Amino acid sequence: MATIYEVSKLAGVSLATVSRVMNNNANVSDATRKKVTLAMEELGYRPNSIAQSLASNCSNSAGLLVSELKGPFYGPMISGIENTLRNQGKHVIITAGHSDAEREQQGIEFLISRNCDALILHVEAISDEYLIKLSKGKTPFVLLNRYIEELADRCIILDNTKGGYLATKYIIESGHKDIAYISGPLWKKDAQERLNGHKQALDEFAIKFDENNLFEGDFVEESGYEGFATLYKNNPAFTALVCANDEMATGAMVSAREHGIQLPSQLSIIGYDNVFFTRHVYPPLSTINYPIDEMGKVAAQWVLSHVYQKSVHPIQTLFEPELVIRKSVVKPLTSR
Amino acid sequence: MATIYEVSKLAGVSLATVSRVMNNNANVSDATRKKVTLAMEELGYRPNSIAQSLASNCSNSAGLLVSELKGPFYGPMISGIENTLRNQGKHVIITAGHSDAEREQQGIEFLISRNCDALILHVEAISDEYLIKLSKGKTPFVLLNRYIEELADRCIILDNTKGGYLATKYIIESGHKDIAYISGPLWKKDAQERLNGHKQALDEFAIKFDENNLFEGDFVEESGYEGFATLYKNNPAFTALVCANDEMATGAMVSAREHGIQLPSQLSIIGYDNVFFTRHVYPPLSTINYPIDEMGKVAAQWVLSHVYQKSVHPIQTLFEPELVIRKSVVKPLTSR
DNA sequence: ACACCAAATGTAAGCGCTTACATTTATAGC
DNA sequence: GCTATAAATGTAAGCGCTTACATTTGGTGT
Repeated sequence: MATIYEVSKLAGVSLATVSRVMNNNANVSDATRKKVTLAMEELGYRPNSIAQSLASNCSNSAGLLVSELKGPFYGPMISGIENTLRNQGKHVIITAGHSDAEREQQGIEFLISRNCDALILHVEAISDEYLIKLSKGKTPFVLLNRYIEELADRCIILDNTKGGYLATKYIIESGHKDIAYISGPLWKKDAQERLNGHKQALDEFAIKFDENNLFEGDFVEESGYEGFATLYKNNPAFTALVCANDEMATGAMVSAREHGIQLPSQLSIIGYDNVFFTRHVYPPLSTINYPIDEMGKVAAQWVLSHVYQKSVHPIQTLFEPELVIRKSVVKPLTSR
Repeated sequence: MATIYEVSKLAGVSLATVSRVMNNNANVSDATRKKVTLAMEELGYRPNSIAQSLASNCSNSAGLLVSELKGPFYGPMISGIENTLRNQGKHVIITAGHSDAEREQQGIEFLISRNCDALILHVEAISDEYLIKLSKGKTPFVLLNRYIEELADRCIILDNTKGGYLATKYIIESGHKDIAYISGPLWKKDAQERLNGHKQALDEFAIKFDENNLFEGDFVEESGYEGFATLYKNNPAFTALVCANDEMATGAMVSAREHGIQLPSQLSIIGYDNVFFTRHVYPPLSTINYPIDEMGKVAAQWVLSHVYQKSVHPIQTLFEPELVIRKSVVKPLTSR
């Protein structure tokens, strides 16, 4: 591999000049610029990005930590981030935290040790304190789907409460009164908020919340499956089920069917996230849209603007959920 | 940030010795090893991985190029790879090629310019010639889901033909004779192979292949949707539909239902890949298992063993598809 | 023709490590 | 105790760039 040194020799200029044309920086005359460019081409020169990083103290890489690399939710987020960053010649180093405090911390340290210029973090388990402390460090970061007051300007979030409210309101307005709920793990703030939104809607329509109608799942399908079974045993009378995410909703759907329940006529179900497969389940699942790809893009732009001084539209940090109506919610039958 | 220099000063040894204990390399006495370790801890020393890379000419990173970062197929693959590599302290730089020759090439060059020690490539559009030429270069790579004879030992593949055969055989043995097929884009080898397997099964049971029963899709749901509609217009009599992947199968399912067809009683459908959501569509989709996570893991191990000299079980390059029976295939009605 | 200044270019000191080689120290055989 | 040998440690030269600073060049105005 040709080095900058060989280029400089071929072009008959100094190292510094070659470097200047590479970073098309300062004042280089057109003549020498051309000479250098030619020499580069002739040698098939590619700058060594490692050496650049060491000398410039900038690795041109952003670290991305997500809970899972698989699953329908993270894919679009990762995709949005990678795309935006790569368009600016930055690369993304990716790793997973698995919703576990220790592994999240390891992931962060791993990324920092990799000299990332910035971090994009989708962390769930790690404490606010840790993140606040981290914010004093030298590696800047944005938070996706997490709000910490002290770090508000770098939190890119969805109004989860509102989404929860919207879902349940829609269910109620469709005529349901006996409504079950499968939540996410309630130590997660977003799960809490979604549930709060649910309760808020219930309140508004003077329906009282019944603990028997609540099952705490953990955002994966299996827990939706179990959740339905448990709820149904407690109270076979509910006519609608709201789930804190789409995966649990689909899990609940298969369980419901195994209980001989007709969907959607005998049971209305609504999910949350608007993950791509919701259109394909049967009946197509009504849900709440979570613009995660868009939010990923914004996170990447935050990095671009705060770390690489690229100018960028003002950054939106609060996103609004939206009701997506498909076919899984209908008017309740008078009786089952 | 503390550097190796400060550690050496505190520990009262030379740079080289510190470096040695870091790479717990050569002969260092226990006493000095302890001194150094202590000094490191006291300073909270973290080696600068960029400097290490420059000096050692090894970036400890693998580049991963996949067609898409989102979608149900790639997630598990990425996850398997990242996991395996990260456990050995290697990181993965990820980018997408979007099944486009030019973008795939750009991706590869991008990754190489990032000094990846090795590449894991899931490329579809780029030519065999390019890859063969690339193999002469200094960055080693493995190929996922692609077979090139000259590069056979670094191709990790599924027996796609066999999978295609298995799917159709199962359909036939379930009693179907009029069978439609939605293929992937036929310029892709795996799409071809799956179709060949289909034809092979047809042959074996002396059913003649009818061009009217073939629709060329492109592996995404929309094309499954269109595919069904087109096929149905040509020949409303087929009783089974085999699809070259699960996404098209689900697309076809929604279209079928929109045509008023009862599933599975009036139409049996089988997919391919065994993507996670196949269990949740209705009826649960029978399909062919593609152990993509496992294959990703193997690709990562290839890198570990060929590039980082980690010993590893012998590497399996040919994987076998398996029939997964769920509920979307039943005996045909005598008539629709 | 001269001084003056900006633009263009060159010089060389790092960036924080690894590693070949040189040197010192310990171990053992006699 | 002395040498031969191995083990432990140190020295210093890079790795391929960037960049502060120094130097040269070429225009201007007078």
